[in-house]
Amino acid sequence: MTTKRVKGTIKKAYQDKEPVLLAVDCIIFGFDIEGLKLLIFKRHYQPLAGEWSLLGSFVERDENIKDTAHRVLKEVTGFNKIFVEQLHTFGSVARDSGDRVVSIAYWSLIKLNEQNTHLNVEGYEAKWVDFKKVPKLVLDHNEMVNVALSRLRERARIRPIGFELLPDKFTLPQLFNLYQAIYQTTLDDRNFRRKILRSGLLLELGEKDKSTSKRGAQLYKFDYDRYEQLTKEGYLFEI
Amino acid sequence: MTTKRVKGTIKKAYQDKEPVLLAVDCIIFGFDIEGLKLLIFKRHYQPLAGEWSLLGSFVERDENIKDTAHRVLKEVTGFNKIFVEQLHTFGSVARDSGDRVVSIAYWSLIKLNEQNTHLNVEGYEAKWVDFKKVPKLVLDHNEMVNVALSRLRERARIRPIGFELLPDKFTLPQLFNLYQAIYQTTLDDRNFRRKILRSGLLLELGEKDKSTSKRGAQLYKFDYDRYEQLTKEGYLFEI
DNA sequence: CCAAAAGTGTTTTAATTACACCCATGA
DNA sequence: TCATGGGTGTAATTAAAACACTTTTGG
Repeated sequence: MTTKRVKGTIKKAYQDKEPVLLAVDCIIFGFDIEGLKLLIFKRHYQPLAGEWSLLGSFVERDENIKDTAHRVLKEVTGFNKIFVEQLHTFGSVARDSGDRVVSIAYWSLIKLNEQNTHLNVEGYEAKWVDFKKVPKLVLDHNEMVNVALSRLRERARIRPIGFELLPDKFTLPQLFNLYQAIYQTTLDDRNFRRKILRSGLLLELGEKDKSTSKRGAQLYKFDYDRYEQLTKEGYLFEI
Repeated sequence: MTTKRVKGTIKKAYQDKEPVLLAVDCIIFGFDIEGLKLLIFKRHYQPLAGEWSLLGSFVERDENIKDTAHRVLKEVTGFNKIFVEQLHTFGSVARDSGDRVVSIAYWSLIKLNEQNTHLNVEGYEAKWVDFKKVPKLVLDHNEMVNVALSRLRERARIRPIGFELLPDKFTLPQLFNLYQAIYQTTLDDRNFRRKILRSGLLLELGEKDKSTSKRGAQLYKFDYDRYEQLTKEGYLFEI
């Protein structure tokens, strides 16, 4: 016990042992007309090759952990302007079958209907799956997904994060469907509209999206600047 | 880039390099008559010996990271029945001056007025400091404290964790003062009482605490069972 | 008897809920 | 012209906010 107590005194001994390995795994959500989805990958290396998995990588010695996540995400999504947030670090001794690997999970939201739908999945076998029907994944990856889903729900309630899953220009029916999908519930559309518009965070664009109806639905974009401003003033978004 | 892509292909190379070290640091909050406080420690090992710091330890190879946190906390607090939650993992390359150390921060709430006020601080030089006047700590520990404080505020709003900072038996004025301290604001005591009592989560004990007034204040305890029950039914605590 | 802290009610205002029909348009 | 999805208003209920005095009791 006393040998463990203090960092300094045990470092040498610690380094001589087989080290704890450090990895990053990414939970990637997307949303389209069919609903909320998760991006999963077929592992093509041992152990557990051929099974479905989240995408991850080891953390390099000279790499910020945040950069590991961005590296992994950039490689598949091609881009950049996506929402990424650290989720939780998973570190049970038994979580990986072989080595001791501690994994820092990051969750990410990508705008599926954007041009970046063209995922750079060469070299990977990847697929989007309905978030309600995620297959068995390797190790504790299903648990990671569950934690990410809770976090998404928690965050979406108090932060305007839904917009990260929609194209830059979106319609109220899209946003409405997104919230219904996230919370797996039905909402009253009149009340939803009133509440979201009251926040003053949507800019009406004066354009219409006619892809889903003859009449067309008003397009909006999220006013990030105003949100920044309001947040500074102590405003709390809540839906 | 391609060499980094897949865990399997790089593992051997990865292990030959100097490893990334993994540590746990704990942010410990307490609350007493004087207000909300943070427990800090004087480092008695190099580097940075003599400076104020959070308490931490390296993660042992055969130890769950959660257990590392509990080990650290148990050693100082003597006990057990304390609130501990993972906060965030800090992993900038430059965060530690010497080795590459990634640190998983845990935050904790302890019931100061309990008998466990008798912290087992032999061997440590420790002190409670006002959370508004935290001195310069080593490395990125001040940032950790700030993140923990945000988390405390976020959590206290939507989960009944205030109780984790109070003795098992507490009075409404105590709880009221705690919330005022956490949010650094003044609240209306009538509205606060009504709201907290309406939740039905406080059990009136029929005893009075006369330590702060002649009249004495009604003692309550938090009804954990009822909270469990309500939570299952979809109840959301909010203060 | 009085200082000091504990405790209590009401009114006003704002938000939430529940609910059903008209609008615009392309095929 | 009609089927389809987009859009709108109001009343009832409930929660939030604002506000000041009375109670208890040990010293």
